[in-house]
Amino acid sequence: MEDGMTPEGGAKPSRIQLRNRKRILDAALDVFSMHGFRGATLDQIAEASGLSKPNILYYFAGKEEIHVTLLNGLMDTWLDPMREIDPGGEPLEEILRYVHRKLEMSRAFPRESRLFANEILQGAPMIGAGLVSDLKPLVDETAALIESWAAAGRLKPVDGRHLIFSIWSTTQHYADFDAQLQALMDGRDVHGEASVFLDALYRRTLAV
Amino acid sequence: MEDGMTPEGGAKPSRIQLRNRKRILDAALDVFSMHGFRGATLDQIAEASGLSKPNILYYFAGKEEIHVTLLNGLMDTWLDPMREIDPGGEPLEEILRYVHRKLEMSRAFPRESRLFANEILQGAPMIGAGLVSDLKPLVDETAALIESWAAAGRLKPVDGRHLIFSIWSTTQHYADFDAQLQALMDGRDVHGEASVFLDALYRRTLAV
DNA sequence: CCACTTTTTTACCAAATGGTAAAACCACGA
DNA sequence: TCGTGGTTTTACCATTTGGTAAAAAAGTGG
Repeated sequence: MEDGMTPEGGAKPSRIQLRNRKRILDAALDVFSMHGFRGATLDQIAEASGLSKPNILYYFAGKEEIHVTLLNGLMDTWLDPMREIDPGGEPLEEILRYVHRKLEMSRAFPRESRLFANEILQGAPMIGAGLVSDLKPLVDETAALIESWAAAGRLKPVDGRHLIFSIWSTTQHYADFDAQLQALMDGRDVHGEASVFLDALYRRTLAV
Repeated sequence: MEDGMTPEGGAKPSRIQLRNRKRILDAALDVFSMHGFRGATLDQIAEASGLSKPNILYYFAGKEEIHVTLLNGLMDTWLDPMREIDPGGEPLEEILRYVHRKLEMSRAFPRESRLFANEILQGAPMIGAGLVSDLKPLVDETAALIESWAAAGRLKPVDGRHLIFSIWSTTQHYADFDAQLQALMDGRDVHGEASVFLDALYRRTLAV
């Protein structure tokens, strides 16, 4: 009931709404991932999306809502590779598969990686709660799994949480610090080399 | 010659100038490292430094000059640990010492780490040139040293550049993504654990 | 074709922000 | 103590930015 003016409310979004919200979110991902939340402007998002600024504010209540919508929509995708670690699988295989999937995501979705990096760098003002509610249980569980593998002698002893952090940092580094890599690696196949390097790094660290 | 009004020019800065420039740079480090360049405002820097905004602009030509001054002043300090790798030392020792010094820097100077992280994330618009001129030669040289060690059989075979990247990312992660760690590690001694973990990670990866 | 709803545009604001001009203030050597 | 040059404040701008009101322009079902 109520809600007859804005697309905010609950029911069935029209085709136009679906299309335009998608356009806006994609443009916003471009802009936010390049300039950070405070550095991004609605005018840039408007320009990039091909819609006018007031028209954008017809679909989203404000700049912050666009950002939060992006963050929430991506959180799940971002955590998927970790969820797919199979407790019944071969430990080393499972972890290496996770590493390679994370590296591949940083290659295929650098904007998403930078969006998160920016948000965390600023102290996670908008998804701080989500980190605790969504991320923490998954990390706790995965770390426990890894350490149970180690305890069973199927991996070298290792701190599960710090292993996870190191995988995040080494893989996302290739997306987040791309500007640095571009300056240092003239024309090399950065991701190809990274794949080989990280495979060896974690194999040597974990293989019994 | 010339220069009789502003503290810009060349000669001997007065005690007041020295003190106030230091105040401004310290306040700016706080603000820039928290909000990024575009998210930081001169008013915030003014408030944090205890000086008025026009007073700040008496010492620095503009917001960007403050940022660039910070970045340039820190670049050297930031690279020092890598410079101190001793080609005549024991390879594994040298690299582990480098790892621990980087980790210690991320613990002692998180603001500096975030300042750089922000700048690189935005595409290094202000120090892009410095990366190529200062950083690249050092990285090239160090990577070559590491690989010569490996070729001599004193380390396991490894890609020098990617090893360096992994050291940067794993150590700086603890400063740059502190908000995430706070959400995930309730009350743990994060840096102490990290030191143990990283020692094992690189020891297993490199020890022959 | 008409009435009614959704979408888009036009024309604006108020606040924030980087920056400036010029007067007032202060330190300190002659 | 007086002048002089470095320092700080006061009073402003012009632009940018997030956001709004309301009219115009599509759609859309009957």
